[in-house]
Amino acid sequence: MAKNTKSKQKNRRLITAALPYINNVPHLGHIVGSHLPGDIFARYSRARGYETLYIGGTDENGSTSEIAAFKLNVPVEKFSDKLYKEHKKIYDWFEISYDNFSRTSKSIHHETVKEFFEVINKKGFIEKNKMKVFYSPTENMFLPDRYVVGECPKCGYPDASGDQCEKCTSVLDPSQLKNPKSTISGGKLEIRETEHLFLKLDSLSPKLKKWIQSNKYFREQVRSLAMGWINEGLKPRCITRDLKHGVKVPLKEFEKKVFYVWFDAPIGYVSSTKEITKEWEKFWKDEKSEVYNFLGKDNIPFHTIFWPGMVIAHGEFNLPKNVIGLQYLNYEGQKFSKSKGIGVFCERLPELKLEADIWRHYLTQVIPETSDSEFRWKDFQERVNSDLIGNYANFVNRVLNFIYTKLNGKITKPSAKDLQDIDKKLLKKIEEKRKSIEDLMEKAELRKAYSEILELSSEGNKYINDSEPWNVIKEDPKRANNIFYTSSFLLKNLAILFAPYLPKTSEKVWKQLNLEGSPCNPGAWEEAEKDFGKEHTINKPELLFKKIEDKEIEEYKKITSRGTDLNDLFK
RNA sequence: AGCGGGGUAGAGCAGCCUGGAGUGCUCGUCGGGCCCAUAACCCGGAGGUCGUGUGGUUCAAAUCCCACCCCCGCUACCA
Repeated sequence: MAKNTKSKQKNRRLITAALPYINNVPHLGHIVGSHLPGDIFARYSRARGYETLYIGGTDENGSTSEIAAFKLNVPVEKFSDKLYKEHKKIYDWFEISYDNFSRTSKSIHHETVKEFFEVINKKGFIEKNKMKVFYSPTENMFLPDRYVVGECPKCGYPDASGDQCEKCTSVLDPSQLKNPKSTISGGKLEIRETEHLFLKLDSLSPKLKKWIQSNKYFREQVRSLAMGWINEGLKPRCITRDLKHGVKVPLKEFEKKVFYVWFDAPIGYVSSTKEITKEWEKFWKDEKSEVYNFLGKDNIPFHTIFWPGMVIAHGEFNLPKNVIGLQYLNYEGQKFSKSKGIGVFCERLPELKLEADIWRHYLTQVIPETSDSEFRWKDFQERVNSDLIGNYANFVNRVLNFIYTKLNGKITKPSAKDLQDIDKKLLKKIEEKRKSIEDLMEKAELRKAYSEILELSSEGNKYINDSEPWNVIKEDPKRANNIFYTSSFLLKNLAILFAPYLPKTSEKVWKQLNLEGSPCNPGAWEEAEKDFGKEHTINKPELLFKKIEDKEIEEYKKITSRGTDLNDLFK
């Protein structure tokens, strides 16, 4: 008990999921690679009594959305509005519990970025420098290197990209390309020299290094990737772009430029916090607040080097306590690809009539925590039918059903002397498991924690098998009651432990158990230690899930492999 | 080519960081139990020289180090 109060007053948590670009509709890889793990951790944190905010939003600035809109021939604003809605709809469907899901196109964000910039500029961490950039007269805009191809100066290959020729593999500088052209329009490009602003990452390097090395929460991959950057030597990083769309740079000679999207996007975490609470500074600047970032592996350098560098330069914000870099999810041995129809595209999921919790259950088990993982339909079906239904849902049902039909829906608290060894052993197991699950959760080891919970559920099935209440009840109804009082206690614990992963299911179990409140409420974790009192009546049990049949899988596969064509969205 | 990940029972994985008898999970398979539960649940068996080196370190290696082989991903709008 003392432990709980301690953790309660200890900290508050600000949890973020990387802001998705909105140049496309998200697929399962996006869900499993940041939003879902962030959500589980956020839900857990709330349940443990931490004052928690889970923050997200769409990243709408930069060339990506500008070019996507250009290709569709719609105004950027219209494009962004539509895609924001598509994103939001999907995250809501998955029960992602964002406290705020904002947009970097909002004015509050633009203001926040400018303020942030002004502070680090005043502190001397910004410098000016000239840069050569491709300009496309056809599109009337400057183009990032990745939209540029040209003739390789070494082998003459006509479609060499700016950094490397894929034919002869020689490493190139974009300015070496002959006849550079735009990959969007095919139009010819010019090189123009313009002045840009740079963040002096080099001077921040010692502090970054110290922070990375001293952070004991980072997973090995995150640390080694970050240290790789440090060891290579950090260079000043350009933070401005010649684009129309984005946050305008608040300096006289730079009025026509915007901030590079990677400068403004992480500040989106701050502006999104600001948008929902006046007390936002408490979450960002108070030493009792912890920041956790969930993101895909491509984002690791930005969250371990670039953004922390900005934070150090600014001087007032907390550095992340943990940066949880997730690897990628593949699909049946292949890469997700919308154009090839390979993958599961989220906007189709509501059509399948499978609850979000079914997906959350499976996706949790394939969160790419340590290495790339695999979505397989057969695996999906198997994990749902055996773990979720055969193990957990079956335990729920056999307990509640027995109480409802054989004990008149009532359980009575056994006196301590009536507890047998087998009961005590189970109670002890619950206690132990809860502790080890807490430890894993604190380290954001979500997969491991989940399999511990499933194991505890399996213990429940074992307990019932071993104590044979269906026989016992004939001779000793009181003993049968005791068995089910204990089983129900486990059930209640399971509902709480599962709640961050399977929120709707836990609520259903809670209701069937006829308990007050919700296992998803802040602080719900503490309920786990309370029993049902002297006497308790449960509600009529109902089945939680239906097993997935082979032929359903075939159908689902077909439906979900069709991603939305952006052209159709704007017809 | 560079960078990253991986090679553990018929399949898919965990274990490796922090060395301690091949331990575990899901499925399949064989046998048994049970009949409260969604043909669910429980118990037991068979099945592995932990990619290769008759390499190194160690009392002890799946785990640490070295060399080699093989797979996959990224480097190209898409976490």
